[in-house]
Amino acid sequence: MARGSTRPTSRDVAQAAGVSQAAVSLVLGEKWRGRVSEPTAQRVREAAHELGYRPNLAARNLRLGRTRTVLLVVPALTTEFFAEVYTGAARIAAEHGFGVVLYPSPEGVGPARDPFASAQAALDGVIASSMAADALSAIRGDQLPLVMLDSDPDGSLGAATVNLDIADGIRQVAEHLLTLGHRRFLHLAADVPSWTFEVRAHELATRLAATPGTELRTARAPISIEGAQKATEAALTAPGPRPTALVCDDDKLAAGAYKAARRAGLRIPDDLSVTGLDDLGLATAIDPELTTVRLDAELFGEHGMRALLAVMEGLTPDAGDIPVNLVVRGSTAPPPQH
Amino acid sequence: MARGSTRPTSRDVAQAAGVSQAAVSLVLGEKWRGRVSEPTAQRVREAAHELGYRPNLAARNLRLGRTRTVLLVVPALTTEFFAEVYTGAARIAAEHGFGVVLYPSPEGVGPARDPFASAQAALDGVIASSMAADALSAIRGDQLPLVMLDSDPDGSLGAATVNLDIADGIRQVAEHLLTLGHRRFLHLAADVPSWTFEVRAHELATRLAATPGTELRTARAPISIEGAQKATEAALTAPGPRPTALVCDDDKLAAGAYKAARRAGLRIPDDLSVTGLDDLGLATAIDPELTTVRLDAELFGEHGMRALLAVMEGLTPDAGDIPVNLVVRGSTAPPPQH
DNA sequence: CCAACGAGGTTTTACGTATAACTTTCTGCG
DNA sequence: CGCAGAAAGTTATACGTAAAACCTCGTTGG
Repeated sequence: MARGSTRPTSRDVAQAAGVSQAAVSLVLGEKWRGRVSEPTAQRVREAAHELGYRPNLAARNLRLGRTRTVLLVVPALTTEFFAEVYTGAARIAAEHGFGVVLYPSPEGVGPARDPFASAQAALDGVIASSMAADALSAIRGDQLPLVMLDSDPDGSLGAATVNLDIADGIRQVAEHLLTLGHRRFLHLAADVPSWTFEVRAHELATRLAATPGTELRTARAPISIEGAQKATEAALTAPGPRPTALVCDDDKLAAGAYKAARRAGLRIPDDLSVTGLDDLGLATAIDPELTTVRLDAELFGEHGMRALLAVMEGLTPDAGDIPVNLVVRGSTAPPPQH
Repeated sequence: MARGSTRPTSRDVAQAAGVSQAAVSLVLGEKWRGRVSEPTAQRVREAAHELGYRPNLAARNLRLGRTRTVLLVVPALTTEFFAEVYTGAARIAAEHGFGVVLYPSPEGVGPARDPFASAQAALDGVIASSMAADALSAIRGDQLPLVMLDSDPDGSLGAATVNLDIADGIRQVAEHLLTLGHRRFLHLAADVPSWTFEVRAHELATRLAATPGTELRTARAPISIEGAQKATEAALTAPGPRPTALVCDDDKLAAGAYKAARRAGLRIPDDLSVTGLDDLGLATAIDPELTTVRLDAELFGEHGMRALLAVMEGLTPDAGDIPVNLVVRGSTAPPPQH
């Protein structure tokens, strides 16, 4: 790697093509209709290609005062969910000439490092998952265009929000299980302080309350297979009649519940119906395949990016929750006849 | 925020503190030992905090000619493996004042978009997984410091490489299964043209060839649960004596194999032993828990970043593969007595 | 007593780009 | 013929920062 050869600049290209630097900028910026003749433009392009010229992004960003780069703040990437959100957001961004930089907030619970210190790139806007709440304080400081994913519309200080219709998903789960005949429910709740999980608990409770004769208990667990297994084991061995349906806040919790059920000698779905939420790859890896609510993470990311583009242009993004739908597989069945 | 919507610059801070812009730069750059008095420095810091000053990264990058930002090119983030690689790399990077930008190459097989178009940030270096090979051509163009992950040392054009000792992992798997008494093997190979997968096949073949009376067949599948399931079903119903041990190129393939085995009425591990490679969360979600080779993805990322730091300083990173180790769980047992 | 020095700053410049403002030449037309 | 205006450029400037070069004192050692 020759340190003697520094990267060519637009001035080098200009010299090679025998024109001024401004001409190079005009040609390469595709803004030369009637400013530069075609032969000259051709010479410039050839010289640029010859030298392997790449514009200096730092200089361009400085000049233009914007970077066409957006930050996506997500909780730790322990599932593919946010990877898919990224994919969707990046696709839409690319269509508009933007790049997306990913900032997974650190796994630990401590206060997040400053996302902007990590993403050394200057930024034009931010999309933040409400689950990365610990990183929020740093974001608030900058008055960048901001879109929140799955955040309490009232609690996000007027920032635009894009939400999955989780409430409807839970409603579909409840409906499905009630129709099968279940009446004793256990809610395996994610032990994460986030609005999107509160919605699950609230919606399940209100839906079940509308049907007489139902019973709802709740167990809390961190979002991990081991945590879910322990919490479920404890809940299943609690006194009183055993629940027949286990509603989990997400698929990972359901996977832990499977192990607890197996250890307790319960068969799924014959003795216990289980549902998840997310429809990760995990859902079809376990046996029986999990009845769960499919969240279209890519679409979620697309909507988030579109909303941010709107905000950056000073518009108000159109609201409207993203629909979700129940996928019935083998983990739910009518309750055992007592 | 009082006046216009423009962000405060170091000049604004200077004016507020009653000093020159240069003084601000000196104080905030922590390079003022004996250049600025403590009281003045204090005034500057207060003014900066008061105004909510944040240095313009684009300007700084332009001035310094470097960005302290590094690109991590990975295949699609469909498992948590590369998320952990990122975590490790980002930790080491942060310790050295660097940021890491993630570039997941698009899922499709088509030619990758230019990573540098996506990561609008200018870059000081690149860490690239060899599994994102389609993005490589674009990288070659720039003569940036480059470190390859899991790449053929001979085939990477002299770029530094950091490798997991996959060969040793496969050796441990073979040893384990041979010790249990297995002789008829099926290798479920990832249908991905990558050196790191070739190593698996080669090492397994040579190790088994060293033991007389062994038999090795191979099935190929894309890295997905469904793909693995189909390939395994086909292989298990092939004529001839059924294999008793199934060595999978990674955990996801093993999960698919589980389903195929179940559908074929085979119990794991009694009728069929199965091994994986990666030790993803998936490995302990399925039943029985998977005997697999644990790859320390975070450590992998750390080594990659350390190597890149060395390359960027003009040094030659110390080679040496990263050790891996077999984790024996419930999916392997002695072969069925015929 | 004065030169040298260092503390504590300030002035100036360069990084590479995009673009506004300007210049020159040529063409068409009244 | 004279001049408007377009075509095809060029010159000059600003973006915000870091740091080299410079300046001005008060102190001090010889």
